[in-house]
Amino acid sequence: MARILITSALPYINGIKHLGNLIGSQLPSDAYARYMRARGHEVLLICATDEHGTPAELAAAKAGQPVEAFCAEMWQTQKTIADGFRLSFDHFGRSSSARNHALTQHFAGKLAAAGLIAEVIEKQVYSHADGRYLPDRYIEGTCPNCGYDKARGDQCENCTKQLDPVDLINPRSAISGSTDLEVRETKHLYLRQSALRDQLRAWIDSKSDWPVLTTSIAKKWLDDGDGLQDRGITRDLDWGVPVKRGDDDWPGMEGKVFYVWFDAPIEYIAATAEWADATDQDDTAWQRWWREDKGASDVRYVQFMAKDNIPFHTLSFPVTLLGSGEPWKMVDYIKGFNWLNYEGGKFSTSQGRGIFMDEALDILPPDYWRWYLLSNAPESDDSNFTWDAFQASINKDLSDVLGNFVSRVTKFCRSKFGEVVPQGGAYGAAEQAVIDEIAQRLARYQSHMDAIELRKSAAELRAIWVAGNEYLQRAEPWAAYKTDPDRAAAIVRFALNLIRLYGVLSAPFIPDASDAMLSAMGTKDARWPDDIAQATQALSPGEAFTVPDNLFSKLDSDRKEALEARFAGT
RNA sequence: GGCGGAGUAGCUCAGGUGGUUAGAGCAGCGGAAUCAUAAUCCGCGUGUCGGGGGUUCAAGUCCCUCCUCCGCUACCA
Repeated sequence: MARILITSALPYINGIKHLGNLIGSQLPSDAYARYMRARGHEVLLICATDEHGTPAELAAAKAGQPVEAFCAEMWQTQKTIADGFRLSFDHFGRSSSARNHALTQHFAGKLAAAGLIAEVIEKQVYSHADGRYLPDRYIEGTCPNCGYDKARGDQCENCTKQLDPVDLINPRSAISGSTDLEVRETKHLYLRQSALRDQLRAWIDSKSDWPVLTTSIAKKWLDDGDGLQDRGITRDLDWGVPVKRGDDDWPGMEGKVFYVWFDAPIEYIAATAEWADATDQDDTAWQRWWREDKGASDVRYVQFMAKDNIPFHTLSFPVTLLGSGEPWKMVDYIKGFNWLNYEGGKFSTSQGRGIFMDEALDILPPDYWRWYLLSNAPESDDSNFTWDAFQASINKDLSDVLGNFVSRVTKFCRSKFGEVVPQGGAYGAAEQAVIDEIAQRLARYQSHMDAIELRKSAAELRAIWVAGNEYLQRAEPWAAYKTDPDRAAAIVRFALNLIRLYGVLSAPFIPDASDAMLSAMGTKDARWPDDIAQATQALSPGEAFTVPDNLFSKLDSDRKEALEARFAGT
């Protein structure tokens, strides 16, 4: 048994996430965690909301709420939705927690003591009307290069030239439109990432099993231009972790907070501490997952994230951990995802384009979304959500192949033998052939899941379902029943056992349907099979089962078209 | 501009270190079966492997070049 620590990238707090965010980290992390738990490993799956930063404050202002209340409410909303998708987080924390405040300040203190933090006085744009400093992207003006009048302070979208806010002609606040801006000097802390460049490179070079997507992004940042740049880790904001070194105040940094990207990954650790608190355990419970000097040296740590998060997880966060000088557990494997597009374009909150997580659950139960998204996960490239593909996938794979298999077997049995596992007859060559095939496919399913290859895993799982229908078609219990009822009994008994087996194997992808299959078969035996022949005898003759309601209903074309129109956006 | 990813059957995608007639699912066509959610099963695939050039006995697979799409580019997170 291994110990596996899994973290999902933290969903940002400013609103309800769309399906692209879901498949980018949370959902795959759950499928992987469910699989590893089923294989008997000790798993800890951690996620949390990422609550700090300017967009959170703006979202709260827009909602007319104090930022603290807004975040508390949105955390609850996201938590409820995560539960709705059956995301099996051991803890869903908050980056604004007391644990994260303390831990973030602890890291800052250690980094300062190690000489890895520099105080820098820099110029920032302050907006009087908004009462806040403006990040570069929140300043708009006319591009000095091409004359585009909606250029942002960091870059002109029209000519793609990199800009500095002070370059803009007629700069204004993107929030209020105010031109009452002032350049002020303000002091900030910089994390001296450059000092750890060689150490980081050695660490990344040691990760020979990482996908190129991950290592190439990391190396690019290490080597591009002048190499890895130091990074500001504080901001002039109200909402965040106050700047302190450990428990001590930081003279000159009063009223400032740590930058969201400094404290957010630390929340992976803090959320584990929150988990220990919530489950009445002491500090040793979380430290054994995170401190190599306190039991974490045998932990395998896997992170899930979309590709835009990779630099922070391969560089900034490792600098925080390495620079502390303390033996923190570092990530062993990063699973990165590309983007999910919607009908050929981007999901857009502002244009109401695409499907958000709460809306999805109003339309169909979680298994439908889980299956489609996981079996079409954007692993090798950006992928595309289309209603046509969604409809085809869930109707064919879930209703016709799996759902109908369960239906035909249980209903046939009920009509011929009653709602008990029939006795009589014996398994023969036909059954052995299915056992052999499933054993082979299961080995492939497992190796794909071990490698976190979700699309390939889903394809193999589906093939295991198909094997059941192929078997029935060959064995023809309806014909056998007329001439040799014992033979028909053995076939049905075997098929009922396949339903139980499917319940076990399908759980990482479609947990609700898996529960329904197991419960219909009247069993709680969800042990992962290490011997398929044995697994097809788990249900004994004479045991009662029930005919479940259809596992999945179909999405008909009228409804599909209505949904298509509803989410097309403006 | 720089860096990275992608371009393979109508659609979605597989195709370690180059090697039998390029594969799967969906869709389509034909058939079988009738237990089942008209659900299943069997059979049927010549597609310039983005274009061009090169290396090689042999390239989707290596090299060069061009085209198209996408992402990142460090103060959005």
